[in-house]
Amino acid sequence: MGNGWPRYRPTEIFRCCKKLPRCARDESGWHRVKFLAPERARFLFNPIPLPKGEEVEVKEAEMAEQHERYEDSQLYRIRHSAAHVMAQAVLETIPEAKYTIGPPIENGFYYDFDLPTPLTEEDLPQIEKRMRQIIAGGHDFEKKVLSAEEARQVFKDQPYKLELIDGLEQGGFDEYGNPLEEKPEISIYQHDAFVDLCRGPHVENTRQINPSAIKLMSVAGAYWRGDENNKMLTRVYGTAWNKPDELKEYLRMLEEAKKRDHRKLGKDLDIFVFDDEVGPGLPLWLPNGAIIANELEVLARELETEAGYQQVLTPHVTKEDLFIRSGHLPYYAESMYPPMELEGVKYYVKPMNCPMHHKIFDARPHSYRDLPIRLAEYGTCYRYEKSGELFGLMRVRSMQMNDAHIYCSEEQFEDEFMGVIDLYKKYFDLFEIEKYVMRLSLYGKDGLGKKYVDNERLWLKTEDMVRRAMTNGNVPFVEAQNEAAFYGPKIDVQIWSAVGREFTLATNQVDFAVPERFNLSFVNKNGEDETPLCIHRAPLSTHERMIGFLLEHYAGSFPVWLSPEQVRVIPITDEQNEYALKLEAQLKEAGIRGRADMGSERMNAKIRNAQLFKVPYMLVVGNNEMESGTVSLRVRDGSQQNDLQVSDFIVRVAEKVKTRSGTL
RNA sequence: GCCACCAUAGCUCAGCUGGUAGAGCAGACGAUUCGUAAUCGUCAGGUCAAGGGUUCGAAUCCCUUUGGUGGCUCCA
Repeated sequence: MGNGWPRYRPTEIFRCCKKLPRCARDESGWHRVKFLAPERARFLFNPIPLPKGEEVEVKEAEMAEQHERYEDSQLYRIRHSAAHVMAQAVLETIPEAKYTIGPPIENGFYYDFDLPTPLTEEDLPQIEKRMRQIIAGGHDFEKKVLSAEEARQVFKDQPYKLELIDGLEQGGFDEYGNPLEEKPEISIYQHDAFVDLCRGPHVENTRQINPSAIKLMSVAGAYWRGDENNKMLTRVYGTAWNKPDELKEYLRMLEEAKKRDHRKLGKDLDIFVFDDEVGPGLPLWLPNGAIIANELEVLARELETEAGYQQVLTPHVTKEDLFIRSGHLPYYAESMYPPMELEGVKYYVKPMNCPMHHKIFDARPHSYRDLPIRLAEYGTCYRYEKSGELFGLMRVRSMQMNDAHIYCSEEQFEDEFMGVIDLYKKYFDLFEIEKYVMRLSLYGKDGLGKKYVDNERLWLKTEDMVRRAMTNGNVPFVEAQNEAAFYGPKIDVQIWSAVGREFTLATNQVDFAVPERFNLSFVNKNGEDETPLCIHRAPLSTHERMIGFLLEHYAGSFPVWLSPEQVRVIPITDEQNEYALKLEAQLKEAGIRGRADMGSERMNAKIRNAQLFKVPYMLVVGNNEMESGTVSLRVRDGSQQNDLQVSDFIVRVAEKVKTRSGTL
């Protein structure tokens, strides 16, 4: 403790961390914590930062308690019960429907159906109306514990329920097909004419659901048991709250989130566009976006040079043989663009930079004295993401990575690995990212030889090295089974944008496999050849995802150093045009991005435009300023400062830029 | 990739049950010269995503394709 990492209460992690492994996920979409060893059960999550000096060690039991608390809440029961009521309404509408599962989730609930005919969102108001009638009926929820045989009788026409009963009876599996530790009892809940296989809990009577605090949100497809090899079911999402006001507030928040959506802001602020003729998932960076990307790159180069990295450059296209050797083709082929053939040789566009970096490492012999060698490249990679997975800038097919590979000996591993984690922290401090979770992604036994390099001994060894490094460094993390890279375990950083959107940003991966496949070696102290370890890392992720995140994080109001336009000069009448142009030139001279607004609108309109464009500083100049050689500064936050010397203003901006300050 | 939905001017959207396109903002031009979030006027802008079909007639109905949205799966 006391190592510089912030300490936080772990109150809401379960509610937000969808990305934890499914085996840890319970019915509510929350996550059990029992898979965490107590000494590792420390989260970096935190709606509420603790007062200075106070330190908290979160115990497994404590977190389980947090978890229980929600499950026992009345709201949880309301949502769970609303799901049943909805299922009843849907089954009345479509009697042939087969029903599957319908748990409460964050903000609401859903129910999955296997329907003979598609359901659309136009059907929702009708179902909602029927739900309100059922609620008004004042039906009691009654629980009954049954034997497996009795349950099969009740659900004899419901194949999905029968499958669930089988799982429960064997005591092996829950409704998601995940292993259970104890053999659960089999119970049903009934209200009105609707009976469901369910462990509860529910409200006592349908009247306890406020009919004005529920709303059906959307229809979506979802695979049975979350497995894409299974049938696609129809999922109806709903939201439910204690009171109508809470529902209203929730809907308002969704509206707010839309305004912060990076796709909208990217359009409004001229950051990037997608063009159908260019292709899906292939963003075009407009000049404003390119400025942000360049600033990030300058930042990364600075920190990386300081940390002893060397820059390298590699081609976009490479012969097939290289990717066969690297293992990308055996393990990663479906994420790669198909090959192009030239003079009888196949070439691939690179999905990652590592094979080329390995070749650079191998281009010269190395002594242990050279290590660690840290090769960095801001290289553009291409991955063939499935069409339905593309999402704005967050998930694209062409991406510029903040990539580097560190080659080191086993003894150096811990220092190097933790050096990368320290780099994360620098970035998070700089961007004021407070809410994140480090996730140690481990291999899965079933994937050996398919998804993962087939060497279990090395997996276990490497995973342990990472675990030890994180524990020694006192960095909180959670573990996720079956989510590693094909060549080794990794630490991914889970973050949440201001919109509440969750995704993986930084990554730090250990590679115990590929250096060997490339015959990489260095001469150790004993004069023997030794294979180095390789750490793949991308603290800033990709330009695309990082900028997408930052757009939402800052709601488009970037700190000065990242703002595409830092200053706008606004002459009040065109009498001051010349003065405004002179100011523009002075700003340019000082390396500040700014321009004078020479349009014919009135000053008020110009201010409004600059404000909507989220320019941090406006310099309003009229006759007074022109005569005294000063400016009137209007800051993006609405504050104002008159009679400011131009030189003072320039010093202020330069200082903000130099320190990459988050304040204006 | 899968399920559902959507696609009208640069942007945001209107166009009822089929009769062959409309507004605001942005843009251009002109007028206005104004003290901290929208000055006025004029003009120009669209093979209604693409292709096929039904029809005397399609932005509107049907099919296919492309792109997007909400999810599922996957992921930096």
